[in-house]
Amino acid sequence: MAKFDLFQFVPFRLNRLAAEVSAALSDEYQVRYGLDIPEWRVIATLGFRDDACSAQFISQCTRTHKSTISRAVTALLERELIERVENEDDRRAFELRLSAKGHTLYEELIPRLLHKERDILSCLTAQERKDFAAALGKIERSLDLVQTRHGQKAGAY
Amino acid sequence: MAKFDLFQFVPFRLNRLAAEVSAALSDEYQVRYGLDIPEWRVIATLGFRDDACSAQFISQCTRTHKSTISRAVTALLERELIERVENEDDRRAFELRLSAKGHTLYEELIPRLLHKERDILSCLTAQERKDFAAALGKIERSLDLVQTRHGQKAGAY
DNA sequence: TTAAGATAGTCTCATTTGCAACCATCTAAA
DNA sequence: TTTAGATGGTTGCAAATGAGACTATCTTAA
Repeated sequence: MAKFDLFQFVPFRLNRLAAEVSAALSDEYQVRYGLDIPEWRVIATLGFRDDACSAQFISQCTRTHKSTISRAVTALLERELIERVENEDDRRAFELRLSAKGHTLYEELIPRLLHKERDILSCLTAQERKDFAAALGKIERSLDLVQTRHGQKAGAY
Repeated sequence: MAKFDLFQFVPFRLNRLAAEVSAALSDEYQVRYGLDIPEWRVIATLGFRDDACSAQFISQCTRTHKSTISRAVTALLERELIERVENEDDRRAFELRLSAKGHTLYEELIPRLLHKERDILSCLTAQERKDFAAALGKIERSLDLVQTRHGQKAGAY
């Protein structure tokens, strides 16, 4: 049998790297703004999209369990960082969007996070960064992790 | 402000990808062998190293909390997949190694996992895979995630 | 020696998380 | 219509996890 090297094993490396990178970022949103990871994901998704979206949508595109998103939404509503309005078309669902307060937080937080990301990737050349991102994209697509250009993941919502 | 795109944000993508890849692999070690992630990490580390090692060592190089490793070790001892002997030189620590049974499991499991890994990376060309692994390595080193060639992370153990 | 501090490992506790049951609502087909 | 099944969201519960206290042991230096 080919000798197995855990430290060359990509799934393991991805896990370890993701954990480490998350820890580096959490200084920004956790310590400074008191957001946990699910809460940050809700903020990030809402801030990214101009129009409102449902909890279900956030759950799907961040690959976070719906109960986790539900709890994050509750917490953010209490802190008045997001707003929730009934959906006319479907009264099971709610439309979520950032409040003014939430938008301010978002605008403050984003540059900090982008800066951290740049830091982390600064060990790569511009070309390497590009190739790395492209490789991530290929793997994501092959695992069906991404939406199509119509903003919908095939068959998912 | 430059528009922020969560789906282009590398930390987020790493998290999502790592979760998805882990889920794909867990079919192998979880469903088939009843191992959870920490248990698999212990097995993998012990199988990878020819000589015995301590729980502390496993904890450090897999970046898993020592209490989590401790629980995994207990469970694996109960299932007799690993063995634990006192360390002559340091009676706080134990030497851990795979049992014969554990080694059999390891030998069975590894090819399956390598196959899954190949599947996941099969969307990349050979060159892209090489570059991707190299980029991971660079980031890991810049985050101080890797051991030196002497098997020790600088200053860590 | 002895004492102070570091380290290996275990255990308890609080937090986080996923699962699954549940309710309300929607959709589709009879 | 009515009914069966799907879907959005919430909640209770149990499992997993990390933090940190704790014991035992080791190391270093006075």
